[in-house]
Amino acid sequence: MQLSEFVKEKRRLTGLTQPVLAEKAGVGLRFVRELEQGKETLRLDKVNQVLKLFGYEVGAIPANRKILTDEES
Amino acid sequence: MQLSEFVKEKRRLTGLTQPVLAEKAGVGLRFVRELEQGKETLRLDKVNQVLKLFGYEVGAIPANRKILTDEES
DNA sequence: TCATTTTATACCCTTTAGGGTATATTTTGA
DNA sequence: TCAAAATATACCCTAAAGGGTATAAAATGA
Repeated sequence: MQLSEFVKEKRRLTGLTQPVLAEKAGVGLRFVRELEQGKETLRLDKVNQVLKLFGYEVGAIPANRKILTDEES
Repeated sequence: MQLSEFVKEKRRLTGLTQPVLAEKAGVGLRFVRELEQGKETLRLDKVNQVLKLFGYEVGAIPANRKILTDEES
């Protein structure tokens, strides 16, 4: 799963809009949009600010591996 | 495990020097050093170029979760 | 259907990531 | 011990990340 899809899904599951997520994460609205659209040149720290809201963070995962569910983690 | 430690360990296990890793990954030497020193404002795509050499990529992992071994993945 | 909400696109602007390179420091092994 | 290799630090420079904002398009639901 792409980071972009992950964020989009988590955001929707929590019922947040992009502006609200941006505000809660302390990043710009522009950033949230680029993140959800799969831009690859994002800054790591900003991505982490967003993932942290969902209890996640950026890490190294084996290539082509699916994301972990909370139960598997 | 931090991304920085992960890269440093993988690099040493494969017997690469920083300059060689940088060259193989297609990033600058400066970048490899900042990555291994835990700089947080790195660009996602550059980190991915490095992780890809070891068969890994950047992904969302539950916070505080240890890295997966290849067997667990 | 149509107004409201949400998301996407486009622009300007400031800050800085990261490349290169030079120098200093540390590590390593002979 | 000490020369060679590896790593760390410091500098300049350019491209672009990302914030803000304005506008357009799309989605939602009453």
